[in-house]
Amino acid sequence: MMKLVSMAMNKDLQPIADLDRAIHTPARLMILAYLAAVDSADFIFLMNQVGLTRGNLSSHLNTLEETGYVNIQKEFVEKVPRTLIRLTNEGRNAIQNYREQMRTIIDTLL
Amino acid sequence: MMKLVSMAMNKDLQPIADLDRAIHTPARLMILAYLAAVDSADFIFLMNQVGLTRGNLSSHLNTLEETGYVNIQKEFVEKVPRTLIRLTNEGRNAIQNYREQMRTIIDTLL
DNA sequence: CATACTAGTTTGAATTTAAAACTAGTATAC
DNA sequence: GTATACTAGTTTTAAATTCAAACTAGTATG
Repeated sequence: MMKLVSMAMNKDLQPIADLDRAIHTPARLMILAYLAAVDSADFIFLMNQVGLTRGNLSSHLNTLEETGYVNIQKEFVEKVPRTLIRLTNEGRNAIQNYREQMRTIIDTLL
Repeated sequence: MMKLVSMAMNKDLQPIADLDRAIHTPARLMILAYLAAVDSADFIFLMNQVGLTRGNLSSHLNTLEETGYVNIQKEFVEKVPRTLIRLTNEGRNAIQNYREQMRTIIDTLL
């Protein structure tokens, strides 16, 4: 993994080094942006909204679940499996934090 | 590479899918943020500012040069090689564009 | 001319991302 | 009841990206 801090590094660039990679990746940023708006979505609908393949979406949801940003709930509706994805409070806070960091970056660093 | 557009994709998420990957990567975002401020820097100084190893910085500069965002100029100063890196106009425009896209994203999508 | 710098580049390993192939279950046709 | 074909995911494998170790080219010093 990238070294996030360095003795020699300019303090000003620290907000960029600190960016949350679990959120920053465009595919996951789309997933989270969507979830932030609707709070909960099912797998297939989310797939169509964000334009990822099933395999790819499954992997990204996995990393988001591992970081604790989403909660995944499987259930059967009329005998058909249905996966509900929703943002956790931790995920919501992380998004808020990312927004603030990114705002600082584009306002003061770029 | 990621599919950037999809028939089924929600139009609102398009700005995220459109993010310029050459800029978005934190290591390169740091390099560009620094160059945007100083306009020109030498290799070693840039390395210390952004906290990357020489090899890593060399690679990222290579991709930035290939995308046309930086110009790399080698010269000898007192027999010592010196690499000057500077933003191109194209690079400056790309940063400006990235800022605006990112501002839209954090203001309206997250 | 050997040893040790300095300033980078190249190469190869590790990580991440994407999609193909696979799995488990339902429904329909024969 | 057993093929065939869905649907909804997951796992695996391939491709791309990122990172740093090893290498290169040149200077300086003993």
